[in-house]
Amino acid sequence: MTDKEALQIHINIGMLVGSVNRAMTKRFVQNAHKMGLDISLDQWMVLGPIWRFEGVSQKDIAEFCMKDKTSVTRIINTLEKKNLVVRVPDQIDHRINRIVLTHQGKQLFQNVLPVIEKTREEVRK
Amino acid sequence: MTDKEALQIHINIGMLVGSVNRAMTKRFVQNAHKMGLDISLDQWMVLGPIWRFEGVSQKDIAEFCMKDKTSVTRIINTLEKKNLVVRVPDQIDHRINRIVLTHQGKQLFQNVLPVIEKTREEVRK
DNA sequence: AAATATTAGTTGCATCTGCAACTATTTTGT
DNA sequence: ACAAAATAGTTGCAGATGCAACTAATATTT
Repeated sequence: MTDKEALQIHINIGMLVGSVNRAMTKRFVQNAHKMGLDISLDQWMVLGPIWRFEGVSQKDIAEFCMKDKTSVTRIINTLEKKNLVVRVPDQIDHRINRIVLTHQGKQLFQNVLPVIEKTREEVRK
Repeated sequence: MTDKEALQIHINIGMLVGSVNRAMTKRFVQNAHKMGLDISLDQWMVLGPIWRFEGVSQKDIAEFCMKDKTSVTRIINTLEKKNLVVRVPDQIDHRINRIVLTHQGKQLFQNVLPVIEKTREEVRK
């Protein structure tokens, strides 16, 4: 019985957290899409620290977003493909990439803000 | 300012939920791996209803796990590859697959229970 | 009974995830 | 100064995700 209860509780926590996560992501992408914006929630989350800390390193982005550095690498790949950010190698420490928003990136950022607001409203329910 | 606050809050909710989710998943897989068990949290979550409702349909699994039917299809693919479950076509309604645990699947299930318990303990902190 | 709608499941596509192994570049320890 | 350790980032691999489009089978409508 104890085992079954444990299972029950664990499954519930896992499922709840997972499905809340999926629901939020889904809703955000849908809202963004309605506004004609092509961006995922994870791409957005990475954009956040780049906006606030111009020239932030990938490592710091990973820390800020609580993501794996691998994920950050790849999300920045796609952001770069979309011409939203650029990698600028640090002049002093050649291991570091400084990530900078392009003009397009800054524009997109502004456009997404209302979507965030809308999604937040919806999530509160 | 309002926009910035909204952003802040949204990012925090998204990041929190996302990172809790990732942390739990990670921890579970690590614990399972330590016990020599090769299973992911999502595979486990799908196994749950199959254990409880022998011959459950994929649709019902999806509902129970709050996952997309697409995800369920694919997770069951991998579970079948691992010989943990089998798809048995329903004799009456030929659209439905009845999913059944193999002997191996039942054994794995029993072995994973303590991992669940352990992970649950750790998550509570 | 025939046409239409619904349902269960699958597949292609693009995205995200962690891990382990790898390169290249500092930093540290002796 | 030089070897060893730490750090930043990338890549290959396997697994998950949602969406849209698709097949096959059952249920409904007319």
